Amino acid sequence: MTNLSPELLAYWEAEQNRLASKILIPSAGMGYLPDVEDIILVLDIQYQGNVAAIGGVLGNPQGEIEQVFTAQVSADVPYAPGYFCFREGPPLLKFWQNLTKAQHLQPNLIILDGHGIAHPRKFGVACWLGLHTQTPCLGCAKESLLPFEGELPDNQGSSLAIKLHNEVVGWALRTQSGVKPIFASPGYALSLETAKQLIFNLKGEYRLPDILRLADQVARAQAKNELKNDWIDWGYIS
DNA sequence: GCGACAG
DNA sequence: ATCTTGTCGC
Repeated sequence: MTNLSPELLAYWEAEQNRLASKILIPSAGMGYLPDVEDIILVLDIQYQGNVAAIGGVLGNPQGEIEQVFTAQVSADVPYAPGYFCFREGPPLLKFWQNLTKAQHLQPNLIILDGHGIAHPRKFGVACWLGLHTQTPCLGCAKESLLPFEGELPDNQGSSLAIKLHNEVVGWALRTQSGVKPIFASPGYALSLETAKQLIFNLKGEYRLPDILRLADQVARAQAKNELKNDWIDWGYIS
């Protein structure tokens, strides 16, 4: 990976701190609460050089799949741990704009690969996208960025709080017995409790809920030009 | 000083 | 995330 200048990292850090102050995470029972009628959008990206191959899956709050979209967007910004939002945010926002404007769709909640406030400066990519779309957004990652203490029981449905400066900012969640946990945190307009409940309510038999796995598969297929017929492909969008 | 570090 | 072969197991 290209070494990023200390000046850029300092700027990004200041940006995250500035934007983080605009994020208000609601308390339990407040903010976004799932309704059976709601539309959930799950997003994932695979990279092929400087092109982002995006999979977007629409479903309901139980994680049942309804429709699949995919596209390619240019990705100019390099990745740096802790600054993921500046790389992955803009391509996702482009995808969102296409979905909402061109397709006239308005999902009630976004779920994406990465963190929300479970981040050193409480500003993961789920915060970035939630702010820019003004839509409730939940981050769900396969690795934690913050260290956490305590033991997560092996049984399905157990959870362990992830804390930053003694404040709960996310969860390690055991989605299946005997498999590694996944890590969920709210990014925008939903509570920690709702974030946890949403993930546990998503249908699936594997470590990752089905709808998240599908978003991953679609992005992968887009990157390799192996799309399925019932997926709606926008091709390259700018 | 060195390594680790969401995707 | 990506570069990559075979291999073990259901």
